Amino acid sequence: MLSKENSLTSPTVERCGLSDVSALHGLGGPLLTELESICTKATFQPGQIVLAEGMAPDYIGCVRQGILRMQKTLYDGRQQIVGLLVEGDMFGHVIEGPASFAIEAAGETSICMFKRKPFEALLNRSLKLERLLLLNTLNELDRARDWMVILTNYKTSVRLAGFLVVLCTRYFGVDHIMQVGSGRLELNIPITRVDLAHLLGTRVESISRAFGALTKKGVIEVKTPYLIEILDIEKLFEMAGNEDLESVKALMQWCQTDENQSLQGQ
Amino acid sequence: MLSKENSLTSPTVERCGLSDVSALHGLGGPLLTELESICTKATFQPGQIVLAEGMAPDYIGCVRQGILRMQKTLYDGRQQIVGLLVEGDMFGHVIEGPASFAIEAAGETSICMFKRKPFEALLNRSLKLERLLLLNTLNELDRARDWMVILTNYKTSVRLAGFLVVLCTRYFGVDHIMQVGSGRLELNIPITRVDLAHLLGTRVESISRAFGALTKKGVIEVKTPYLIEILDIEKLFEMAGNEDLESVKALMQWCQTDENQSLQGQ
DNA sequence: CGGTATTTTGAGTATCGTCAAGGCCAGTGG
DNA sequence: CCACTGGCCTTGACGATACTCAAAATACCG
Repeated sequence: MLSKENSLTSPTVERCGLSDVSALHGLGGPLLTELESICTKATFQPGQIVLAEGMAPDYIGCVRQGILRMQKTLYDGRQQIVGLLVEGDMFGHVIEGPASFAIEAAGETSICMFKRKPFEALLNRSLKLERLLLLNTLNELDRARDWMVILTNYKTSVRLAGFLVVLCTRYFGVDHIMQVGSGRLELNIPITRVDLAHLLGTRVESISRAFGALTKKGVIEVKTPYLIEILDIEKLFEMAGNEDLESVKALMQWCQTDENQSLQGQ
Repeated sequence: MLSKENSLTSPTVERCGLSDVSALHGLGGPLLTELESICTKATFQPGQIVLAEGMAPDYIGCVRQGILRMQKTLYDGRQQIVGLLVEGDMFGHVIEGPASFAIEAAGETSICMFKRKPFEALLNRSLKLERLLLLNTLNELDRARDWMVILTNYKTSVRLAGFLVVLCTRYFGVDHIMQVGSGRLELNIPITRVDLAHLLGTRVESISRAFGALTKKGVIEVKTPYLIEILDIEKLFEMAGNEDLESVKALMQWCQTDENQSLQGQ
């Protein structure tokens, strides 16, 4: 039962390069160099705790690869995930104060860690860095509120549809989550059913039935628990209450383009 | 049915002073003066739209009095409230871009409006102002995630308890929401049952039954739809899954103190 | 006092939570 | 190679809770 044990065993640590972190684009070379000088890379195994709840971390983190979950453990032991962190996301209170949520690895992940003190010093000197953080935070706030709208749906299948739409749009291009081939549109579900239940505020069984419901409606096909094919993306977006048809069309067009390229390759 | 009509009729406009806005404390006199020079005050009636969804506002707002709701209208006409704005809260994308959510007055409210252009100019010149905004935003992000945890409860009565706890803690001291007298602890519910349903992701009927459930458990007593008395605040916090007993104790102590003062006044 | 909006209550249906059982898959050891 | 084991996912049955529609009760306001 405790195979996915929450251990604090020391992760692997090494040096890291930051030039390919999208969140830090626009900072300019010198600043990046300075950031690199206070940065170390670490990797975590599934279930390892990256940052415990209530601890004031001595570093700011930035996800390089893999997926982390930001979660809170309730008084009765239930866990609630308030968000997933993917490639490029930053975490750890940028300014100060204890963390309200724990950060755990949902799979094998690697992150960059900036030592707090020098990071804050840098922040006090660089307008660009501070502005970057502000924009980042505002963006996260917006996404958090969008996620609230998804969470407040009565039917689990609708919440699941919302999650899948988020995978298609926000997590587009991250970690091979989305794959397109010969007219097919496939999604890699990056977390277990249990995590999905904690994320959508329900139970594993309901998640399972929700996948079943979407399948019955012809929206998706569950190939393996972690690989589904989207059969009708328009209906999926519609179910999720997402009227932003532009993103659907852009997505479909992108698929088409890719498909064409695949065909050309034949 | 449309008495609470969403109208865009022009609100009352006048000059405003900022010295008593808690969110702006620590800015220093000169900065405050500059802010005041680009600031106008406006008042809105219940139901009036302060900022429409998808519009890029030409001002940044700051609530002075009353309550606003931040909401999204779904494709099927359902409305979802993602947060309430009270005294001191700021809104309107600080940097740029269209608003993802509409802002509407939930009651009679007055706000400060800063013209965007000069505000951004000021932001570019003042480290303090930018830092203030960053801290503010980080704080809001934390609150948004706490709210998510409340929203993902199965039972409506638990979500309602969570909301009442938020009223007791976060909105403590705002707009006479909380009143203490002769050992009694009374809460003014600042929004209608419909808004409460939209906020908690459920229907009006369920909200009504949730109040009934809390009453049956002896946690509260509904005096009028907008005024309830808290009979057992400890149980209320426990129901909401809030193990932060310190805040409860502080709250109760505060009540006690106030009660003593009341008794002394006799 | 009357009229309207809001809130509450009731009855029937749908969905979810819970508990239990079964199936699938990978890893292990014989 | 096969059986066994443990973890994860799925399915089924039943009680609990929420949604829907309808109607009654209450509060609000002129």
